[in-house]
Amino acid sequence: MTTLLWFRNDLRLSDNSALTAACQASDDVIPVFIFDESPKRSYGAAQRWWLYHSLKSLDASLRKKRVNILFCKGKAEQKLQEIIKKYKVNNLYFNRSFEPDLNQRDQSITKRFSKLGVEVKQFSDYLLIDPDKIKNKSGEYFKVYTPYSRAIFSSVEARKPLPIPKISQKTKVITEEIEAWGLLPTKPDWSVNFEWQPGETHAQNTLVNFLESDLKSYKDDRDRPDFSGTSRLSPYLHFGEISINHVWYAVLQEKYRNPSIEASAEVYLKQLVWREFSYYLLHYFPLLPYKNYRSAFDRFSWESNQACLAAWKSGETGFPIVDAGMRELWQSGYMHNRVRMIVASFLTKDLLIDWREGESWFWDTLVDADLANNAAGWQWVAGSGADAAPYFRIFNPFLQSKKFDPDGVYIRRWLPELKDMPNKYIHNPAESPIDVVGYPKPIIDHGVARKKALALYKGIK
DNA sequence: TGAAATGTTGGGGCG
DNA sequence: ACGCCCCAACATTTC
Repeated sequence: MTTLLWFRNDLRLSDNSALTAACQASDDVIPVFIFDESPKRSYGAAQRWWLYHSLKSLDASLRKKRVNILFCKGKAEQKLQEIIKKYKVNNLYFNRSFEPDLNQRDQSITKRFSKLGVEVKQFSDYLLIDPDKIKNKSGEYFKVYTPYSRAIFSSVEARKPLPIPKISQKTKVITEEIEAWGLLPTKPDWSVNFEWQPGETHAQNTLVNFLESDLKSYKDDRDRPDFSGTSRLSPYLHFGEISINHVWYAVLQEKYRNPSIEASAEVYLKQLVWREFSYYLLHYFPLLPYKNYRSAFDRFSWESNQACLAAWKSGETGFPIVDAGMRELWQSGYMHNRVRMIVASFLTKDLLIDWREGESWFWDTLVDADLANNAAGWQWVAGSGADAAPYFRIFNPFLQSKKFDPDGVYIRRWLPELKDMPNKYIHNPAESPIDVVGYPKPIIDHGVARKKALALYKGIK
């Protein structure tokens, strides 16, 4: 009895439903990972970097258990067909994807191989609760976050994470080398300053560190990019190096153990529910990454200013908080959440550039780029999303900067050319009497841009 | 998970 | 003592 365990965005051994079931069903488990670039939304560049290291880590953990993972590159349907035939596979087990295109593909795969006599089993542990299980009182799906989150909080039942199962493999598998997949950047190697450590072990360490130190002040510190107040679990959750159930369960345990952190724990769990809500919306509106959720926004005519878009991408807008964020993104593959909102507001409401431009840049540069979260986040800021920020909520980059990076610590970390700028001018060096060398003047006047945006947004109401 | 514009209040300076 | 004005400080409304 040979069982194929198809790894996807669940690159972990613990608390993995499909893996656990596969190991119970069979004493000959072949783990497989298929690098498939054919779906419409394939991996962004930063994700590929992460994927490489994550697969290396998974491979090493399995080897310690005398199990070889089968790596192959190609179209999933075709590769599975080859593998099933070659290794005389009886069962195919995997965890569901909630990306609509992948889910559709998976359903057709299930049908196809079931017909051929393979037992195909799908499991669900990428979300707390499957989107089709949560509806409001009138049987519709929720379109507003707060009532949705109440429904989640009252129905989620986190369970103790499943242990790493005993896994055994009899079949000798011959794998491809993932070095040949070209996952890592070469010239230029923009990943040189990445400080991330992909892999299941680091995912768990990150969680434990967060629970021990930053969770208690999360409520107050999470919006401060100059602090290390966030969990930094997003890429691990995206690739499934840790399960959402594991994180939820661990935070609850910590809350029971130490009731004084309750308020912060609730605020953090609500953030996890935003992730859940993003997938929920994507489930009911599969075009979320491509199409305005609120169709009134289809009438909005975005500006296509290539010079401004380029300045935004490279962090040369002359607005320090925006530029610091964009350079953090480029240099580290990540950006603090508060700053994501600021740079997104700046792109869509100051520069009047289509949110899809921002979405696509984030997709390519974020190690935690995630179809649902990225799309929902951008539409939220742009105002086109479900339960989105209203069009008139326009961030003032200088005020946001003063409020959330009061001493300019975050700005100076990413903009070394401003390291000697006094605090008084760090948020807006253009006001400084000192001539700044190597830092651009603001590419637009925020006050003017704001008025223009308000007028335009009003027009589509 | 805003910010700006506008309105209101109340203390203090001053004639 | 009183009215008047100024203007923070805070509150409300508007975009």
